[in-house]
Amino acid sequence: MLVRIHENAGHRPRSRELDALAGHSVFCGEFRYGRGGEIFGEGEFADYLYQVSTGAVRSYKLLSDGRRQINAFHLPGDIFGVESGEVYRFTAEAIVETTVRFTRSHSLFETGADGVVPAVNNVLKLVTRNLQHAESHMLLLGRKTALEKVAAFLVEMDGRLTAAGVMILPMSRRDIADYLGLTLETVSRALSVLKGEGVLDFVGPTQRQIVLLNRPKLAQLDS
Amino acid sequence: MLVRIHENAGHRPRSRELDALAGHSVFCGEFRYGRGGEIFGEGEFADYLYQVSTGAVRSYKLLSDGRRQINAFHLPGDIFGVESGEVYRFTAEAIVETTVRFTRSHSLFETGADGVVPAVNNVLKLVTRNLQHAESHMLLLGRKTALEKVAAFLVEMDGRLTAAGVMILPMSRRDIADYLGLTLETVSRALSVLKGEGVLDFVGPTQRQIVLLNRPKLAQLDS
DNA sequence: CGACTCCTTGACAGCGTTCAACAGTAGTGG
DNA sequence: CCACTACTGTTGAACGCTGTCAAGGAGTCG
Repeated sequence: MLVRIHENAGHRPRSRELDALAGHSVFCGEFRYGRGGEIFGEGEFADYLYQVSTGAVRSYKLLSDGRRQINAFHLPGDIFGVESGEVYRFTAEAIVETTVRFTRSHSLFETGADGVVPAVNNVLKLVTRNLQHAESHMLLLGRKTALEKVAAFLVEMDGRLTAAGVMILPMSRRDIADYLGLTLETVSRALSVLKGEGVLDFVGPTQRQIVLLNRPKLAQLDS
Repeated sequence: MLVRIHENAGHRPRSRELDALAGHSVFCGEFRYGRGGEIFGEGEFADYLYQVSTGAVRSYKLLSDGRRQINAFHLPGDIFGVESGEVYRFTAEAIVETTVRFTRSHSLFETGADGVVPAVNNVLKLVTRNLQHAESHMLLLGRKTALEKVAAFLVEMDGRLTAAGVMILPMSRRDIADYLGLTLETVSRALSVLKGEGVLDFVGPTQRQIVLLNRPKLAQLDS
C-alpha cells in the first residue's frame, strides 16, 4: 500500500513550510499513501514529521473496544506528527490518496547553536495552534448539540477547503461522526435538516460536495 | 474579593518551579482569591502566569447561553495561564480559597540571549503537557459513557490529590459535570452506582471526601 | 433558627443511538 | 456494457442513556 517516491531524488521539490519550521532546509522526501494507509501508529517512535501535499489525513485515538475519536483532519499545507515527546500520541491515516512531505523529527533540534532557537519557537507556535484547536473542540464535544456540532464542522471545513464556492469533503460520514462524537446516522440526519432549511445543498452525484447557501444562519447554529 | 499579599515583600517565598520554568528568578508575588474569585478572564491580555500554592482552580470556556466546559482543574504545584498568544483563552476561577504565585509572562521571553532558550524549551514542555491532557480529554468527552467518564475522573484525581488514603475533592458536582460533559445529576448517580458496587465510599459529613476501595475495578471501568 | 448551597433521588421526556431496510455510487470482472 | 459486489449514505422505528424537572435531605453560616 505504501509507495515511496522521490526519496533522495535528484530534483528538489519545494518544502518551504517545513524549511521555515526548522529555520533551514530539512527536506527529506515524499511518501504516497492509498486510501486508509497508515502513516504512523499511536505509540510508535516519532521519528518523522509530515506535511500534507495533496489529499487528506485523519489522526485519531481508539478505545480498547474500537470506539474512535478523531482529533483532527489534516489538509494540504498542514503539518502534523509534531511530538515533543518520544512517541506519536495518535494514529494517522490517509483518508484518500495522499502525498505527504516528511523530514526527520530530530532535524528540528539537532541543528547548530543559532538554528535551534527559531526552530523551537516555531514548534511552540505549532503545538500552541494544536492546543487551541483541541481546546475549542473540547467545548464542542462536551457541550454542543448534534446540530451545533455539525454546523461547527461545516464552518470549519468551509474555511479550510471551500474552493469555487463548493466544499468537497474528503472524509466519510463515519469520519465526521468520529470527529464530532456522534454516530454517522446522526450526522446524516443533521445534514438533511440543514439541507431542508436551505442552509446547504448537495451538488454532483455523491453527497460529499456541499454548497453553503446561508452562512449567517450556519454561524448562528454554531452558537 | 481579591486580596493582594506579599507583593514586593521583603522576604522571598520559594517559587522554584516558576524559576525553573524561566531558567532564572522571576518571582513576583502571590495573590489570594476567595471562593469563585476570577483570576483572569477569557480574552484578557495575558500579562501574568500563575502557579497554585494552595487551593484549587478551574479554567473553562462558555457558550453564549451559559453552557460551560471546564478544561482543567489546577491543583497545588500546577502552573497555568501560559499562553504563547496575546490573550488568555480561558477564564480561571478559584474553586476554594486559593493562593497563587504569579510572575509576568513576558519575563519568559525578554531575558538575555542565554536565558531564553531553556525558557522557551520549558514553555514548550508545559504546552505539550496541556496538549496531551486535552487530547485524552477529547477521547473522554467524545466517546466515553457517563460511568466511564466519572471513573476516569476519579482515577485522575486519585493520582493528583489522594493523601492518606482519602481523596478530598475541592470541586462541586456541577464542576465535575462541566469537566466531563455531563449534568450534575448524572455525576451524582454515577457516584452512587460506584458506591453501590463497592468501588468507593464517602467519609466524613460531606460527600466530597472519597475513599477508593477497588482501584482495579475502577481502572477497568475507565476502559 | 432560617436561608442558602450542595447533593441525592425519583419520575419522565427527549436527544441521540441502535437496528434495520433501502437506495445510490463505485469498483470489478465477465 | 452489464451483472455482481462492496461501500456509502439516507431514512424509519424503537430503544435507552442522559437530561430535565422536581422534591427533599443534609450541611453551612449568618
